[in-house]
Amino acid sequence: MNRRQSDRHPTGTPTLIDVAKVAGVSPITVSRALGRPELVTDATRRRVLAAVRTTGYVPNLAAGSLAGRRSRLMAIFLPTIANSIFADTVQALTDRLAEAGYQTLLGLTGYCPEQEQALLEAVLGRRPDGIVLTGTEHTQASRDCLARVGIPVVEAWDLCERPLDMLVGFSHEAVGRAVARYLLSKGYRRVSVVSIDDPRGLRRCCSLIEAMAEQGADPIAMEVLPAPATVAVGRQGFCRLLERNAAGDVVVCSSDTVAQGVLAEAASRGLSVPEHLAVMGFGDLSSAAHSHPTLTTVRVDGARIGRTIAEALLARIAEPGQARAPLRLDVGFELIVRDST
Amino acid sequence: MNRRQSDRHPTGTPTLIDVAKVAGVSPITVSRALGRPELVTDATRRRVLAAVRTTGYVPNLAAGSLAGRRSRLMAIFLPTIANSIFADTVQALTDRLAEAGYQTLLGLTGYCPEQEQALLEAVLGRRPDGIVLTGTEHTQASRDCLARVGIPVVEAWDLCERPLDMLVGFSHEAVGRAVARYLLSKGYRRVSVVSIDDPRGLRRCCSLIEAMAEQGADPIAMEVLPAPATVAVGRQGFCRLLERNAAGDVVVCSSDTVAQGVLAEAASRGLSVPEHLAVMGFGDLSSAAHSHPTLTTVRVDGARIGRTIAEALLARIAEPGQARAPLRLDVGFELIVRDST
DNA sequence: CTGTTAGCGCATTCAG
DNA sequence: CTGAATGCGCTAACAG
Repeated sequence: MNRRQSDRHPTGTPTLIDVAKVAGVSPITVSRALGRPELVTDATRRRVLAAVRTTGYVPNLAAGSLAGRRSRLMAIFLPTIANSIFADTVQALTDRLAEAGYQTLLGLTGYCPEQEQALLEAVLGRRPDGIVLTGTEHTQASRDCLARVGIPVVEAWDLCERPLDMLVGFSHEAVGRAVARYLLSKGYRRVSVVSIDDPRGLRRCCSLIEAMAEQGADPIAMEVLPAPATVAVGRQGFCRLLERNAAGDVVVCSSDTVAQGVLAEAASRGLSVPEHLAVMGFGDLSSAAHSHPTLTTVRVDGARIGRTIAEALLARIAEPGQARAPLRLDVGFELIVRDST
Repeated sequence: MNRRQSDRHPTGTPTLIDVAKVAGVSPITVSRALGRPELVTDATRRRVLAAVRTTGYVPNLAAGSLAGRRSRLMAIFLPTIANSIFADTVQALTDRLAEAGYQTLLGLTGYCPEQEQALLEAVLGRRPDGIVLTGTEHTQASRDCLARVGIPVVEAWDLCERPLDMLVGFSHEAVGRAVARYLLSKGYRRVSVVSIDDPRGLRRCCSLIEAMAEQGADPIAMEVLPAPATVAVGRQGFCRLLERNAAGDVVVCSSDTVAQGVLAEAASRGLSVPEHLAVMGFGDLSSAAHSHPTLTTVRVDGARIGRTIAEALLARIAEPGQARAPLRLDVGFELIVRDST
């Protein structure tokens, strides 16, 4: 007895077949009316849509993934969502993908390549049509995995020589150097750093330190605290710098959220910014510190990164040509100076 | 010619059958060795695992969803991820779910029930095993949809009389009243509010205003700005209050991030907190303002909410009994007083 | 403990 | 423009 579930449980989740019966057409016509309306008469499409409504049919995307070749699923891996500087990127990205009929599988990697790898192996079972990774630091197993499956991959928020596939970001070394150049031009020579333990943040800092050293500035005191970036991290890092008597003329922070903490602590100690002490941040538009009158910061256009990633992925998926056009986009950054000097 | 893809494309993605051939067992044994190891001999399991390794097999979860009854997918809907007060909740939730073999489908609703509904209809096609919604405000269509599919639903970060299914949150009205009680006890009578346009934030504020009015306090000035909550919102809202000369003795903010903006603006204008002006916030542990020495705030244990949700979902899925045990948990909140008075 | 059989719900061939 | 056949890769049910 080859009885379908829909026969057995008339009250169960309706399938294409149920809709087809109600509409008086074949199942495939229903499929087409829904997925490629241009291949179907207006009249039949309307009948199908009516049947969909009366049955309460919701297409089973797992079946669709299996039969077709697309899952309409996009995986996005972030280090964390806490006070994330990726907020604008993710919002823009998911908005565009949702618009294109894609759903978003979220993975939180905790700044840890091994965790990323574990997540990746799990998520690839879902056969996503593309994947967005934060950063360019991955285990060899992850690289092999991604090379094997051959889906479009975007590495975001960083730049590197040999990307896995596509790359949309900016140079964290360039950020560090730009900050150094700015600080030197302003006459700051005693610089300190508060950073979370995040590879990109640390690279910005190292690059800053290196550039300052080259110009003969004083050695830079650095406080590194565990992720995620919170205001508390900024406060605590700044306190430690003060205890060491090492805060200098300017505190450079790994993110705007951390900078907020430094500003708060400074205010509570009666240190005025930027007169007694300057503070620098880093982040995107919706990030904590923008529009702060006394905080100079490096702004990244996160939303643009998100939109760019979405378009790159969708374009790659649309074209049948498997040739990986090596998109490698440096979106750059912008120094936003906000002090009275 | 019933040739399987794995026959046609020896280089294509390996399937269960490929693994079975290599291991010298039947496909179902591979399936069991991977999914329910306890049903299989140690020896055969090892052979299967070795074969998995050599083939590079990754189970196709779409096929699994279709054949089995579980998708191992959980949908999580948030208003936004920008400066989210849900960060701790999401982190704890996804951590626990990942541990249990679940993957997370992310939906961003933008505080909009209609957008939530559209997302819901799309996501239900993926047949998630459960779904987590933020808040209790949903369209009737969403409610009907969820009632029909019958999967476990958790509404988070709020309380209401008739939840869809399970509920883990706290009363925003109670928060408003607690803040009112505290402010009155401290002798504040001239209160102002800066809030984003978020249903729960507004309910906290309304409840505060009502409670203050009952006690004969002055009318409360309110500035409501569009979501998402940013530091800029706090600055701008506070500026407007000052322009109206309506900031009073204490500014109550819809979130810690907003409070940060108020604090920053106050500092830049030389207003000392809490002497000239007190500021109140709201948020979870990792939120912007905690550990601020001069900010009194309402703390919510977001991580606990996340863990509770995860356990509730997993328990409901584990038990075959479809009876919806109406979990309705008030996790409460905590007033953290940080001022010198 | 292992294998056999029979679909899960849909989309891609091909025909008409 | 519509329909019929077929199988995507896997697991549930039953046998052995």
